[in-house]
Amino acid sequence: MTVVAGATTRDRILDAALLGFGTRGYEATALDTLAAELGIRKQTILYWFASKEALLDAVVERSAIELSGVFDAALASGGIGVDRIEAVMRAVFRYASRRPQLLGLLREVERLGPSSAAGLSRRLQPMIDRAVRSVDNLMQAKVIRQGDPRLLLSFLYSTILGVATDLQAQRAFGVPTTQAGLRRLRRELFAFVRAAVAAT
Amino acid sequence: MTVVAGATTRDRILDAALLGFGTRGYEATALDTLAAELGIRKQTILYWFASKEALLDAVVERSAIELSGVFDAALASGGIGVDRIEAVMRAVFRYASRRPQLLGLLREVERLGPSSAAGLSRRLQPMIDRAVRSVDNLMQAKVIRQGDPRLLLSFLYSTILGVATDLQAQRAFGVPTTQAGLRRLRRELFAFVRAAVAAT
DNA sequence: GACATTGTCTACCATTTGGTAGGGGCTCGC
DNA sequence: GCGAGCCCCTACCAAATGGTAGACAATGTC
Repeated sequence: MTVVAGATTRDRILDAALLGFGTRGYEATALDTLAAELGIRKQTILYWFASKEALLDAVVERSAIELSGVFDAALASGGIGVDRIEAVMRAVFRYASRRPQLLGLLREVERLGPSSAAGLSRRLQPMIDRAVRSVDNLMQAKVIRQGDPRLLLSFLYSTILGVATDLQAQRAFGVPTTQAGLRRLRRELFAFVRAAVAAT
Repeated sequence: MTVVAGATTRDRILDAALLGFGTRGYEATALDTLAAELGIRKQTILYWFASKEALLDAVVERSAIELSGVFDAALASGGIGVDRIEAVMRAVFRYASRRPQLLGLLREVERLGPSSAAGLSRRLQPMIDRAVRSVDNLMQAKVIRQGDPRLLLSFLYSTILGVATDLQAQRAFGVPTTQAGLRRLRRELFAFVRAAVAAT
C-alpha cells in the first residue's frame, strides 16, 4: 500500500487516486469511494482539487515526475550498448512490481484520450527525447539493429507495458502467475528484447 | 463504418455497441447514446439485450468468433516457419485497419476485469491453444528461438496489440501517422518480430 | 479578545444512467 | 377479421455521481 499514515491529506488523496485510477479506472473510481477509503468526505477532496479532472491531472503530473526520475536514474547508471536498454527495462520492472498502479495509470490515460494524455506526454517529452537520442546513438554505433529509433522505442514500450499490465491476457495464454513463473517471464522477456534489437 | 443499413435491428445494435465499447469504452458509452446513433430508443436495445452487460457479452461473443475466423484462415493459408507468424500478423493488421474497434474491444475487455474477460478467453481458448501448439512446433523444429511458447505468444500479443491500438503513445514518440508512416511502421514491426523470434 | 485563514464537515442539488411498466402498431396464420 | 406474437415506443423511477453552499472548529495574529 502506498498510503502513508503521516502524509498530508493532499498527498494521501493523490496516493489513493493513483491507486484507484490506475487499477480500477477513472470512471470506475467515484470520489465518494476514494473518500471512504481515506476516511474523509468527498468534499475534502474537492477542497484540495477543484474537480475530479483536476485530481487526475495532478496524479498524472506527479506520476510523470516520478517516472522520469526512475527512468533517468536507470539510463545514467546503465552500462553500454544493449545492456543500457536492459538496465532501463530492469528498472521499469522493479518499479512496476513496487507500484503497479503507475503503469496502469499510463494505460488509463492513453485510453481516456488526448485531453488527459496531452498533459502526460508533454511532461514525459524530455524523457522520451533522451530515450530516442540514446537509441539513435546505439544504432549509429551499430550496436543494435538499424531502423527508426522512435519506432523501435514505440515497439519496446508496447511490449513491456503490455506484459507488465495485461495479467488477464497472460492467464489466457496459460502463463503461470506464480513467483517462479514471473521470474521466468522476466528472463524470457529480456531475451526477447535482446534478440529483437540485436544488430544483424 | 460498420453499421449496415439493411441489417436487422439486433445486428445494428451489436455493430454500434462494438464501435462504442471498442473506441470510447464501456462505461463511457451510454445506452442512450448508442440508441441515438442508431435512431432508436434505449428501450429497444433493452428489448434485444436484457442489460448493458448482456449486450457487452453478446458483442464479445460475436467478436471472438470473427477473430477466430480471421486467425484460423491466416494460420491455414500461411507459409512455413517464421513466415507463418508473419502471415498471421499481416492478417491481424489488415483486419485491424478495417475494423479498428475490435482490437480496442480486446483492450477494453481486459481492462474491465475477469468478469467479462473470462467469457472472451473461454471463447478464444481453442484459437490460443492452436497458436501455442503451432509455436511449439516451430520451436521444436528449431526454426525459431527456444523458450516457452506461451510466453513468446504473450509477448507478441502485447507488442502487436499495443502498436495497433496505442496511437496516443506513438504520437508521443514522434511516430508519423501518415499513410507512408504507417507502412513503414508495419515494415519495421515485422522486422522487429522476425528478429525477436529468430533462431539463435 | 477580535479576526482572518485553513481544513474538514453536513446538507443539498442537478444530471446522468441503467432499468421497469406497460401501451400500441404491424404482420401472419386461420 | 381477428387473436398472437413480434417489435418499438412513451413515461417513469431509483441510484449514483460530480459539484455547490455554507457551518464549524482549530490555529495563529494583532
